[in-house]
This record gives sequence, C-alpha cells and structure tokens, in this order.
Amino acid sequence: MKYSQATNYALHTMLYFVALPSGTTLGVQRLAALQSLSPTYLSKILTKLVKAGLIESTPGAHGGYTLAKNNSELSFLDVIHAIEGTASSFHCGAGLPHDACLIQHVMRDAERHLESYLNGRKLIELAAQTTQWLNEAEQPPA
Amino acid sequence: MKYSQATNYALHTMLYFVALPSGTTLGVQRLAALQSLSPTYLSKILTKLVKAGLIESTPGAHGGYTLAKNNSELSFLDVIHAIEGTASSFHCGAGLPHDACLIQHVMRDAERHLESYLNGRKLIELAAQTTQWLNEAEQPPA
DNA sequence: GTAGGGATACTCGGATAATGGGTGTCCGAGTTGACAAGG
DNA sequence: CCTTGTCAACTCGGACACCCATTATCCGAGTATCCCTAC
Repeated sequence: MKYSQATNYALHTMLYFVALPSGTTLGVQRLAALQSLSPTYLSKILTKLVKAGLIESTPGAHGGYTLAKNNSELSFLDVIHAIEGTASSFHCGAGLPHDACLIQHVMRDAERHLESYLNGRKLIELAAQTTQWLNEAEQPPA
Repeated sequence: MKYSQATNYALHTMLYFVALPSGTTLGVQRLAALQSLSPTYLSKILTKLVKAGLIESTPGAHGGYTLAKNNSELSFLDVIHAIEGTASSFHCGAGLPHDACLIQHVMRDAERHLESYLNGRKLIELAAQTTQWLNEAEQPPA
C-alpha cells in the first residue's frame, strides 16, 4: 500500500501548470530541473498525463506541454487516476462468484470514500502559495 | 497503489477468528485449507498478526492460534496496520524542510480520512454471515 | 526579397537494464502433549 | 503407580529463490521553428 513516486512527480508537475498563468508552456527540461529529476523519466509521466487529457503537447521547436483547456478545477484524483490507473486497489483472489466476498465490499467502500475526498481537493487550492514559491526561486532577493 | 495479497489473507483469517466461538484455536493447516493457500506462507502472516497483538499462539502439540482476549471489536484498520505497517503511503522526496510540501499535506489528510473510515468498520459486522457460510461448508445438506 | 535547405530544439515511443518488494518454499530449532516401557 | 524416554504435532525464525512492477536510461523517429544561403 504505497503510492508510486511517479504519482508524486505528476502531482508536482500539474501543480506547476495550475499555478502558472494560463497558456504557459513548459518543456521537460524546465520541469525536470524544478524537481531535480531526470528529464527522460519525467517524459514518460508526461505522456501518461497527455493520454489522460490533463495536459496537451506541442512538438517541435519552442514546443512543450500546456495545461489542457478548462482544467483549472483539476482534482488530486484526476492526476492519481492518470498515473496509477482506475483499477481497484483491492481484489479478493478467492474463487467466489464475482463479488461475493464481504471483505472486498468493505474495502471497495473505503476506496470510494477516499476517492470522493481526493476528488474534492483541487490543485488550485495550493496555487497561491506555489506561485509565491516559484517567484522567490526565480528572482532571489538582491 | 495496491493492497498486498497478504492483507487479503490476513483479513480473511481474522474474520474466521472473529466469527468462530471465542477461545477456538486454529492451526495453520486448517486456516490454509479454508483459503486454499500454502501453509508456510500463511505462517509468516500469522506471526505478523501475533506481533501486532491481534492473536496469540500456543506452541507444541494441540497448539495453534487464538484470538487475543477482548479483541471482538477488531477493526479493518487494525489488521491492515499489522500487515502493511503504519508508515504513510505517500512521501514527498523533494528536499524541502521536514513537511513543507503542500501536496504531502493533502495526501496525508486523505490518508487520515481513509484510516478513520477503516477504523470504524469492524470485522464483527461480517461475522454473522461468515458463521453461516462456515457451517454450510462444514456439513453439506444430506 | 523570396524560396529552399539544413540545423536545431523539442516531443514521442520502444527497447533495455537495475532495483526492490511481494510472494512463496525449504529447513532447522524450540516447545508441548501423548504414549509406552521400565522400575 | 510413577518415572522417564521417545515420538509426533505444532509453532517460530531465518535463509533463499522467483516474479513482477517501479524506476531509470538510452536511442532513434517525427515534427516544428529558425536561420542562412542561393537565386
């Protein structure tokens, strides 16, 4: 029961996109430098985010990634589902007919509760503090 | 983000203990046969449950495992923590001071919500149906 | 001045390790009860 | 009848191997922009 590091990177990346002015495009190098991780690995995560429709990519020179339109109300759950998939986190291996396992019922309920909460938490909640953080990092006090 | 199979086995095992009359002792062979898995692997899980204080073990002949006293109100969270540990499921690897990561705050909050829910669901809720299930399996209709 | 042809700066996708944890097995050690033999 | 030794059943713990997902890297392909040169 652990979230993958890729989810962590994806959340930070999406937070940058939400915090920056709408329409800003960022390249892999910039994003990787901000989180100090390898650009090649981050690109894999970005393609997942693209396929999930959270961001859009423009190839070629001056290309990069942009927040998909009307995605300012992005939730934590959207990002997590894009990376980890939407499959259930608990599966009873017993040979019972489809979903006769009582334990599985409870675990699925718990999962739904968790997803409901994560769907309510939006990335934009953290945008204000993040933009401030980015500005301080970009131009340090003289 | 997936629960281990060991957690599944542990939950089923604990459910058997709760459903059966208080004081019943079960050996590894019986428990493994009920879930049709290898006894040697199940013993590993059982030792974890013993160390967590959920069950007690009596060595020697006619030995086995018994539900620890006054544990009838066992929750799902107790079992999960015994197997998966109590460590947080999300850890921000960034070099920020202790817990300055805003994303980590949200994820920890979500985790607390999930744990609160799982702490409220008790194993005994499923006991009635499980005992019925066990009786049918033990003595099939003539 | 305009068109064409590189060069460049990106994204995209596949192939390929390395690593670690979950899963499962094997074996020896320690402990207790049952049983039988001998005094 | 009592003691004692042996055996069997069972838990406990460590060591070991296997499998698979995660993590990470490298390289070639495709694509758009820029710049430089030739006409």
